Amino acid sequence: MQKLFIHNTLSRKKEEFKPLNPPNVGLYVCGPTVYGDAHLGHARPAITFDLLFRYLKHLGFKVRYVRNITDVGHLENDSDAGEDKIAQKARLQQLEPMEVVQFFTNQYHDHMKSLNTLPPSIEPQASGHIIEQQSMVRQILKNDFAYESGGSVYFDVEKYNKKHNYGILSGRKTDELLSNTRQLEGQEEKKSPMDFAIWKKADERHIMKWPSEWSEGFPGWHLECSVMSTKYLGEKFDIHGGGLDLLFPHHECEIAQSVAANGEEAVKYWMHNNMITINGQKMGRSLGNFITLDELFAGTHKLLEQAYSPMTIRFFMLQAHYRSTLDFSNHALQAAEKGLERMFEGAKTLKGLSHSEKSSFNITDIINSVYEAISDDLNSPIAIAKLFDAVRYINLIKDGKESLNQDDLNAFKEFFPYFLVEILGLKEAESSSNNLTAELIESILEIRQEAKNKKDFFTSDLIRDKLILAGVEIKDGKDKTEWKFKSA
RNA sequence: GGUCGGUUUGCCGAGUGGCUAGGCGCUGGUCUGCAAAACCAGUUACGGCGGUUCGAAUCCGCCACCGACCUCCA
Repeated sequence: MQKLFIHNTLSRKKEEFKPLNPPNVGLYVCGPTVYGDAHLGHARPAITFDLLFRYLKHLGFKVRYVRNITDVGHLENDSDAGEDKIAQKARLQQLEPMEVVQFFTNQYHDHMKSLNTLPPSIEPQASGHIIEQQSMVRQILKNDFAYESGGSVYFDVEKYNKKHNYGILSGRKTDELLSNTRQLEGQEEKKSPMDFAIWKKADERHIMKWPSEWSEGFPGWHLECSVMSTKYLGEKFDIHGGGLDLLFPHHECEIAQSVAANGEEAVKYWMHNNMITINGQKMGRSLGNFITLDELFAGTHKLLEQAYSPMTIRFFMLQAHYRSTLDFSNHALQAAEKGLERMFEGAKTLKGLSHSEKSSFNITDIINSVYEAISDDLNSPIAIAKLFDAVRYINLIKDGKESLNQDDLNAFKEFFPYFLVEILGLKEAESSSNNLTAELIESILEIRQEAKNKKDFFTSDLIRDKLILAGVEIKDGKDKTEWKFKSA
């Protein structure tokens, strides 16, 4: 089996991936907070970890992929005294909180499907795990790493740091954190500004709240991931992924909570995808510079020169390494669109190739280089570059300038679409055409051919112009005329 | 201010000591009634200044600029 190396944020190095309980692999990824439209930034972790999920399965692992839906616990303001984000939005729109949750969850699912990401094995909701979260609060209290104050329960970072290492993931030091912490309102209840809520008392305006021995309230944001990952993957599991912006404080707090409750770190490999930038700046909800996936697919945002298909978006992301920032621009997206088309054309051409007596180049080397790339910390840009090399060979074989024997060609024909579709998750959009449309176009093209045969180029050009206006692209080949719908 | 990361050819984006990344664009060519498309070929860059080395985009030092996190954020 090909060895897989992944970059572990904990060690800041590439490490060989060795599952705790082979052949099973536990993968947890921080999912969306469902209170607003999903934007381009949300697509990145989804695609990054979809690639990981697909590749792990390809390697023969039995993967349980858990991705949560955050539907409670996010706070609107700086301090933990803020209002639950979902509750506030609900009040503004006169909707039930769970109605908002359902709406954006459905929308997220639709988008993820169009990006061709596989659904996770389990998609737990935070609101469905209040009991478990309360139980973890009790456990942390019992182990004396938290304290109750004014109906809320706070994690005692200083006390924790005396026995363990708060900052093990992010590289932060508690004294630095202290000197840099802003003075915020509503912090009086905490012993230290570093402390974070694991249970928060709700004020009377708060809609989403649950009873507990401490107060009517709701669990702290960081708690849900600790609880749900433990519940479905065990106290120790293989991979935890998420956006780089969650590294601190979210993931640091998760580690602290797990250690405080269970005595040991839960995660073996931490993986973080980098940000999408726009004009060199992070795309983020709070910065207001984000482009939603709806806008992208429809081309409606003012920065967009055209619509971009979900597959273009996926390919665009895969052409950059997941740990690098990726800058959005129309130019880059258009380049991705054309490149992807070239890739699909290559796949189509490959299908129709026939073999020769002997091979003029080594296809096994190319295939191996693709797998080597993807095994090296999911280096999809290198893998794609190798696939483009393969496309060049496909076209050269078609032109009779290179050749493959039967075995080699069969291996090529098996490998190429498999890797493209099953591993990279790139598939051509289903054509909107049906048989009737296709037959009609074929008929029209036959008439055009008749005109061409009679050298009636006025008529043949007229037909071509009309078809182009209708969105049908004409490609006159040597023997026959090919056509396709112009990509939207 | 602290911590971490980045600066690659027209654009996007890989690459960690010697050997063409790749895509888009551009230029040339093939095919074609023309066009379009497609295909083939060409397109050698690594922020600045020093250092290490036979040899550096790649290692070290300094400087400049950009960004992320430190507060909700994928």
